[in-house]
Amino acid sequence: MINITFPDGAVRQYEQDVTALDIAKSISEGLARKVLAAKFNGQVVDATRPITKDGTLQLLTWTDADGKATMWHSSAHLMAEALESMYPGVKFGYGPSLENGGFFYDVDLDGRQISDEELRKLEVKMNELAKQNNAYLRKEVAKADAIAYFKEKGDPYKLDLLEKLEDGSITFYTQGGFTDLCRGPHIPSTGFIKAIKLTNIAGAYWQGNEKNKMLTRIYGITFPAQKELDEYLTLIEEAKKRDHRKLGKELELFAFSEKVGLGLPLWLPKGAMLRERLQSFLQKAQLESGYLPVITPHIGSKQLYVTSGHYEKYGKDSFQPIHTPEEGEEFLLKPMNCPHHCEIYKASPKSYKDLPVRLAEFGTVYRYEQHGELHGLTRVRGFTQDDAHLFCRPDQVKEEFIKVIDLVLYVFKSLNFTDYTAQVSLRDQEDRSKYIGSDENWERAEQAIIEAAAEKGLPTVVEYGEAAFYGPKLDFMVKDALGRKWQLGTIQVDYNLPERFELEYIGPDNKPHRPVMIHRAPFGSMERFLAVLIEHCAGKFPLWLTPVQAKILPISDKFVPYAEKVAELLKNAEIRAEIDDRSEKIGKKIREAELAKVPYMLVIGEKEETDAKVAVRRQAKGDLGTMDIAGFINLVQDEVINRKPFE
RNA sequence: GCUGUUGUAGCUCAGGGGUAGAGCACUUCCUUGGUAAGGAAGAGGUCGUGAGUUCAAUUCUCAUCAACAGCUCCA
Repeated sequence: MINITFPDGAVRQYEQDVTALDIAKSISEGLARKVLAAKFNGQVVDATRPITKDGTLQLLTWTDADGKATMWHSSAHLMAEALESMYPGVKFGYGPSLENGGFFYDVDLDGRQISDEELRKLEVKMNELAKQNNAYLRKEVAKADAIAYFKEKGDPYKLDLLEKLEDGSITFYTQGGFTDLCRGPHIPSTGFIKAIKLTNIAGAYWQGNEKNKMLTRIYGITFPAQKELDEYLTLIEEAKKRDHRKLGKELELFAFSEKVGLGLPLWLPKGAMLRERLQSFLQKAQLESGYLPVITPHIGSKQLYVTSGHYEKYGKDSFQPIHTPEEGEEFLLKPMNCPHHCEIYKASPKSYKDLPVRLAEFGTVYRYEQHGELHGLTRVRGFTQDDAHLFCRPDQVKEEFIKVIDLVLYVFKSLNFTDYTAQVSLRDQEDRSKYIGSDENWERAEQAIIEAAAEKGLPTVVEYGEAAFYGPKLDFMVKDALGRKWQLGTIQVDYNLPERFELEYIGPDNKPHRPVMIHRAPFGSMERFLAVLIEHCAGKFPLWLTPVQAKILPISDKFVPYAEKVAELLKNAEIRAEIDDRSEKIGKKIREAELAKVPYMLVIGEKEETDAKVAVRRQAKGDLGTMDIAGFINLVQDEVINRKPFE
């Protein structure tokens, strides 16, 4: 008998070689029908794998991320089976599940193109095979036998993969007539897959190396019920509607011009208004938190970046140096603000009593991003960071971290981002040689970050080996209204730049000491953040940010003078309003204001003029009835002061 | 940068070897209308750019640029 501990702490006894599926059955048949895999002692395994020793067991279903991943991985095998039956001789590369949902398989179709129609046929075939409810069977194979199998089959990619595997650790999985080299785990049988959608086809190099052959990558996603597939498809549609590139054009926020150059966004008046409001919001919060605004030029001597080390590392990926006409001195468009800020720190001697020094700048930087990487506002070549650098003593790192976390959370709360996690990136525990800075300082900083995150009650994920060579960091991963994850704010400790720039402060011992530098940006980049914000709120910005808060709509030309009077009163109350004074019918004016997502529409006609009132209409909600102008101003101001979200 | 798809009016898109079309937007006129599109007329395009094939190219071919999807990259 063996002892199995469940997540709730309960311990039960089972026969040796019991499977997770057996255990599920012993609890309830309903549960057994949902178990996709199991986590035994922290490792995800087949639910059908015999358990030989004591341990903790968690049954994984569709509600668990690992359960989903297992099913998608198994779906990739199902697609491979369908592919093999439809295109005999197809060779298989790599077919994993994807973190953001779904799976793909890289296949070599010998130059054959797959049409959309064929993709639909492939789906039909997959459904057929899924209904056969074939079990996924695991088999341990000797390396020589595995090589023989794929030689016989003629699959060079699998042989390639096999080369790197050690004898004794090789397993095959077979379902129906398809056998694949695979570590697993898999779901018990294909019948768990009830709804299938193959989403798109793309090229991908074998092993991600562009010197290798380009394979056909087929993407798909599966679900345990048709309803969930439908919901997924609705979500995709909604994401398309919210695409910031589309909304940016429709709402006249920003534009691109080939003449200006790739990846260089042009902010139109409405977009600029939005961005400036966002910027002044953060500026105000930063002033209150003791930041000192600074301003630095857009270019810097090449020597500055040689000193910082960035020239060596990224020089080739930057815009090439520009030169002074006479002396031929080299300058770079600044790819980051920190070297400039280091020089500001050095402009005057510092005492330990001066620290921390918090230098903040909305600094525009230019980076040469690869052509194929440019994407709307999320990946551009010129962008503005809401940058700040905190220079502090090693013992102040934790306190500063807490303050930054407070600021970031205040920003998120104000913009209605309620779902976030902190990703803490620490050193590789195996190899510490690749990091700069003393062991003691790293230890201290890593501890400080972990403690700060814990004290603030942040949901935290710790990633070892993800730290930059110059220091540990904390990144904020935010989920938007559609549940998509974005990396927004970042806080990074840096031991490298203080060293390179020989930054110092005089300690109580009257000796020079090296300060610690913290880089931080709650938005990251204004461009990217606005892109995320646009998609998060579907272009319906909260009233305090939105470029046009109210549109005044006179019923006919006769009421334009009264409309102007109303506009004047709103302007005095710092409400951003525009008049639609065209000779159009009220229905049309309302329609256009609705489509422009203007939060408030003020309909003005004879009744309103006589009573000195306005008829208020709320976007997407409809008529709110008439109120006097002071009443409307109160309504708006209340919404603005409390930073209410749009709805 | 690599692979694939696309490029026609300000926007969304149709068309197709014989030098172009719709809807919306725009301009003018009529209309002054009470909560999501009033009517009429008009203007607007070297069909991304360059070359080739052809009697003839916006249409076919090649190159190039850009956008999109994916890969690789991201201080």
